[in-house]
Amino acid sequence: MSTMSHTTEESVGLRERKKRATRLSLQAAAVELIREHGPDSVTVEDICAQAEVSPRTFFNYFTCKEEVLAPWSREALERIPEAIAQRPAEERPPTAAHRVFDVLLDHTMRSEIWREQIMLLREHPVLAYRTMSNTRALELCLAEGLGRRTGLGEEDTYVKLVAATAMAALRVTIQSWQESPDDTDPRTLLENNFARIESGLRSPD
Amino acid sequence: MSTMSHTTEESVGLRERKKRATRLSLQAAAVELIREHGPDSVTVEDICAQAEVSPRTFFNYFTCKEEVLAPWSREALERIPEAIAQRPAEERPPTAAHRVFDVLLDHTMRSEIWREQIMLLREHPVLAYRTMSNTRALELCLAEGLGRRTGLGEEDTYVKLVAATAMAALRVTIQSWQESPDDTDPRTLLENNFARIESGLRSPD
DNA sequence: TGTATTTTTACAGTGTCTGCACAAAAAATG
DNA sequence: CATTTTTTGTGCAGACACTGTAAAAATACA
Repeated sequence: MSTMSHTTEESVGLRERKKRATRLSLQAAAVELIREHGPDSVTVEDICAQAEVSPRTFFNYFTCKEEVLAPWSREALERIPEAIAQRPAEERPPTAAHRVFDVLLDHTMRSEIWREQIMLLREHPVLAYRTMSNTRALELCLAEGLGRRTGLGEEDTYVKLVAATAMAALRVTIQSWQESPDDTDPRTLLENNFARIESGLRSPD
Repeated sequence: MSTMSHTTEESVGLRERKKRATRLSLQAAAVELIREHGPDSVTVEDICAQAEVSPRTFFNYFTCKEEVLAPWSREALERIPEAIAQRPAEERPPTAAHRVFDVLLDHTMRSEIWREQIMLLREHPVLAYRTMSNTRALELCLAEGLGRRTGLGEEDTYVKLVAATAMAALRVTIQSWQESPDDTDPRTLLENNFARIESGLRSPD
């Protein structure tokens, strides 16, 4: 907040900065309150009181209550298609998806609030169902990139299958990562899961 | 309705029959009204008026409005784990899942209302997010069966990965089936997708 | 400083969903 | 058949999620 010399874009105005602050403040308030009191007894009004904005403002930022916990930011999603398309030409589609997930994890993992969001979604599955549009958006970005990459287009069945399977791998990876010791590198787990998929899901011996 | 000599269980009481009728009636009313007027302008009250039950009764059958469109019945789900476990011992886990999905599709496809539910969920993605717990339940049943089958348990990462990947295949299959000519057999599409997965998602040439 | 644009807020209203008490229906019992 | 017990349906009151609208506040810009 106080230091500003290392922001990604120096030319970001006050309005944009305040909007980001408000969004982050609502996310932080939601995480804190839900962690403490559970998802059912926390209302939008409570979250807004903690974040010091009006309840109506909440719905200017999020389409529903649970979206405040959506784990993938809009900025991260927007970079996915191009990142997939730009992977080296010799990589097969699942590998390209794998590498982009590596970067995505490496980037989002740094965010303190991301860990807490992910943890809450795991502890309270009912919250996860409402953030599914965010997960689905990631899958669509993936399909878009793979469609461009292969020249098959994002409507191709093979493309959609790879995207859906990659999401399955990511989901299972994050889940086992949460059940692992604190120093586990999720990229190792992701590596294992993609290796299993690329070997046709043969039984582990 | 009128013939009753070929019901699965002759000993089903009046209470159970009425419950099934009420559930079906609510599902049919919801499908009809939403198809006609769109999901946003149909209220639970409308659905109940059409089905001739009180609004309060609706929520005795479904936990939320959209659950009335959940495509997998409780009965079908309950049979999954045992069906997986009973597949021939030489089948590898993905194949076992594939075969059980074949049976599941063959069975549920006969239901007229199932096609309509699936179509509505595809046309209005916002409805799909609320029925996700039903989809998730299918994945958990799958994992339970695979866990018993392999002796690894349903918490094993390989088991969870196979279950999640199989769900990806099923989802993509149903989607392409809906975009195919009317006489397309979904089991052929499912066959293709599982073949791709078992070959490690190699690019189609 | 004044004006245009964007964001926040208050307010009123609709619809989802829940708990509860009670009525109605079905099943079990003698 | 009359009875008790259990299950299911309903009416009601209320909390909360979410939306449209219009005014107020903050920001951008000249």
